[in-house]
Amino acid sequence: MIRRASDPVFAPVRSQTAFEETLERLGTAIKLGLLAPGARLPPERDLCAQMGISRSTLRQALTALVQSGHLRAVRGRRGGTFVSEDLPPAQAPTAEVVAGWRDVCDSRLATELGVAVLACDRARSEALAPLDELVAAMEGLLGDFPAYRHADVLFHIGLAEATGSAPLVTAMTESQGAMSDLIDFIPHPAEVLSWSNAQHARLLEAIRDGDVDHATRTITEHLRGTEHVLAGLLP
Amino acid sequence: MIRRASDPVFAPVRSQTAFEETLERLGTAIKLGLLAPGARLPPERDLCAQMGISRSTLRQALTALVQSGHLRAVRGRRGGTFVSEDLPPAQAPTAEVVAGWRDVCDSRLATELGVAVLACDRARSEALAPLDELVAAMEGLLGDFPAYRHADVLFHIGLAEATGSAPLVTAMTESQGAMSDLIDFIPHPAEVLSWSNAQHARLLEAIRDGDVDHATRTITEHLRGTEHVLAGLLP
DNA sequence: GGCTAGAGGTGGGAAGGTCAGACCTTTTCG
DNA sequence: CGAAAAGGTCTGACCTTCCCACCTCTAGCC
Repeated sequence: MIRRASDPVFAPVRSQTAFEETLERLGTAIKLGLLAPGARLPPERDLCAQMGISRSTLRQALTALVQSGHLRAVRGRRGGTFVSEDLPPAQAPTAEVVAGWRDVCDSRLATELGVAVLACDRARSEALAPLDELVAAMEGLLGDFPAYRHADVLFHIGLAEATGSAPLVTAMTESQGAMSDLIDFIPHPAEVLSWSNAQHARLLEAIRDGDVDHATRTITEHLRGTEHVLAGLLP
Repeated sequence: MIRRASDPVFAPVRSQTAFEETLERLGTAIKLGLLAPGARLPPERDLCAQMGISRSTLRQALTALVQSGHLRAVRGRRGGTFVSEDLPPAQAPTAEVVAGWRDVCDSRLATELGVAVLACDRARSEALAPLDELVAAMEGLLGDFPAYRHADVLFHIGLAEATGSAPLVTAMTESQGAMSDLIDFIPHPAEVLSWSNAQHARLLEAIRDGDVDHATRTITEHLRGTEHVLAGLLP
């Protein structure tokens, strides 16, 4: 037992640098649509203070994103750094991302379960109202996967925000980013999306009723669906 | 919505250095008893390769732990680095740890829920047998909180291992480390521990039956107990 | 037209973290 | 005694991060 328990203790240490973490955070925020196309980022001098890094480090990340076409930098007064209006096409998932898809799903399951349970006794109905609207809007997007997926991301992150737990919001954002790398490349027929969205509605209902069992069952099924699709299409 | 969603995107970036992460990992492993007193660590040259860092970086961490009294270094053939037989007393939690206790509990809830649900359909009974023994052993430790707590940590991490998900084992280890900073300093009467251990047994039973609802309810109650104690004692 | 404010753009140097490797010291075993 | 195995020490190179001073561009105002 002790022997096996020290395995993870001695596992490889790989700390992201500040540059890598910044690039990752901004990049996924753009890809997930958390930063809408055309949106203007805060001035570099403000942003680096906000993120607690030096301006040069921030600029390394911004420059990389400008070169990859995700951002557009405009000089002069009324200038700024803007999210590109037409984003570059998503890249196919790397081999290592594909290899770790089960781990990604497991971590996501934990986050979603935690959010669902906490939402049951913390979420205020004011916070849930916008999520109802999202679900309704998604009904009209069943034929447009990118738009549906964008709303889907906002739904899951919005739910995490409704719990009031900052670490869970962060975890959810990371999960959604990791999932997008996988699922943006697999087919999603309208019927599947429709069924998936019905689960969103059921989940909200369960949360409103404070019905923890129903909420956990619903979210588990919801994720199981994605998992089965991935299991079928990835080796 | 977009406005609020970018809050976490621009949150402070704080990348741990390799040294800090190594120190943290080894330190908590020792404090949690994952590395038993008297245990010998692998030789530095092997360990640094295993952890993917240079020997100098590893030695920074080891030196710090030797100076704090957690490790003991012995030179010469048949030498090595050993976990101290009598560890230094635990430090009282810092103000920032106390301030973030609710976040710690929320993250832990997510991890424990994920583990419980995954264990229900993945855990093999061979993997659960040692956990039964732990629960039985803990019945005899109700009057000795440090010993009970050690077994408790092994139980929760062991359950995570039974899911076969490496990220959940890591998350669970981190959670337990963070929790120990909080709960090692509050009173735990034998009755509370007894009730807590009964929940361990019920949880194992639910997992064996593949009863997800029962498992999630049990683990939620189990954590709720700790949370209420903390809520009562911390500001 | 020219000036100014506010935005991004550039370069250099200081400080510190990380690494690879060679080498030293201590201890034990054959 | 000498080889082996462990921790202990040192050095030089490289990368990251940070801070600072200064430059360039553009909209809007006089």
